[in-house]
Amino acid sequence: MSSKFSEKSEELYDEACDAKHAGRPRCPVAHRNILQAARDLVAEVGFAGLTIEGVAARAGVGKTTIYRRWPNKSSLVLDAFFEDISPPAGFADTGNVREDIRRQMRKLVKELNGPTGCKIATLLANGQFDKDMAEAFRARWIEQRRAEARDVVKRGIAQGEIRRDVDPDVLVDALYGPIYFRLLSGHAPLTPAFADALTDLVLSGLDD
Amino acid sequence: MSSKFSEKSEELYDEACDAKHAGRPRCPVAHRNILQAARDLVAEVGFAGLTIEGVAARAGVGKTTIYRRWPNKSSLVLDAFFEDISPPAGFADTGNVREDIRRQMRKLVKELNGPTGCKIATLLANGQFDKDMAEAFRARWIEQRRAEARDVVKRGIAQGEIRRDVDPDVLVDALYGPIYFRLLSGHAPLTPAFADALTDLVLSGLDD
DNA sequence: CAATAACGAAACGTAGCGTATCGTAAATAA
DNA sequence: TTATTTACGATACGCTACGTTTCGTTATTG
Repeated sequence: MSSKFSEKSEELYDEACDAKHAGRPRCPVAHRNILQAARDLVAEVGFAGLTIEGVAARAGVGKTTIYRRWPNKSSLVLDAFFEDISPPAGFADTGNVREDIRRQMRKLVKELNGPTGCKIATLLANGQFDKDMAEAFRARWIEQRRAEARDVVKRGIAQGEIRRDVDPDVLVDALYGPIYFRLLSGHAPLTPAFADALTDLVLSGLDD
Repeated sequence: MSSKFSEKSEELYDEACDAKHAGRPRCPVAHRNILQAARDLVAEVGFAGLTIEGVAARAGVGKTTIYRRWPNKSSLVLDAFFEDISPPAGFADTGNVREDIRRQMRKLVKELNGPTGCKIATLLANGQFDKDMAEAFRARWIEQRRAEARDVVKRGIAQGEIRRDVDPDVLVDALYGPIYFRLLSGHAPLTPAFADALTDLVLSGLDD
């Protein structure tokens, strides 16, 4: 574990607050306030506009307190974000895998159209400039969702709804990739109609 | 034309060098040196690590000269990049649209695997923090390529290789989206095998 | 030769980063 | 109780890079 990010924000908190040692313990209220302030400010001014000093001011803590707990801005924002959003997508299980996928795609588009989409785009973009950030984002957002989707695809193959020779990884990318691409490039809107058309297009011809 | 970016870098150059006015003209050598230095430095230290002062030093010009010609870092890097890379993809025309697409997909993957891919990822990411940058990137990279691909798809529809009810925009996104997504997220490598598998998967079931 | 405009060098004000110092507050340990 | 340890907020600091301004110089037009 060489990442400068904690896997979960609690770890970082517990690590310091486990109270095995003497001395004043870290204030849990400050912890919460900092993360909340970070969330608010990312929503208000975006990642680029967010400053540690701003977070400190809004959270009512000293800048020092933040640097005592997080090594830098990226790590703070990441923790703030995932404390809120981490629970993965959640596919339905109607018995019809194609229908499950269709619903999930609509749900994802809807989610990415809101503030979550803004944050995801920001984190993904920031990953280009920060390797640890990229890795943490992959582990905590992308891979969790890909794994879930892959399982659904495998279920589809097992049930005979999807051809056996389809590579689940490629299919999952074919479904999700265009959505994230639109999210990032903004060349066309993320509409439910797009989700449907994309799902139909990708799934057509994959019958067993 | 409200963008702070010139559509083509020559415009910006000519605009000032058209020499209709009195006074010393802008030095074209400096222009070239600046763009070259910017290209070199982006490759060496990345967009985030690039500084205007660094470009000026390497180009052997004053910082002022750069600010006289470009309003900011983004705009300079964008011009530097597109002076080098702008010519769009170039589809083959074998008569078989599916084959044309397949070849194009392999070519794109190969290109994005190299330094161009690094630059594209950087520009796309930076677009999240800079609206003008995002728009310029869409106009000068994405839309040019999308338009070309859309035409090929339409040709495929006209020739009866692709179903008439397929939306060319959606199909183009289905092909390209996953590639750019992998480029940005890095969750899986951009291999020729992926290009082939993706193309097959997306095009299967779209027969007329 | 006068007017104009770009040139490089340098200094400037601003912003935000991440660090260091300090006196104070809250916990444990003797 | 008292000493020790650690976090706290405030403040100051050094640093980097931005984008601007000033200034004396150089090149071009008329």
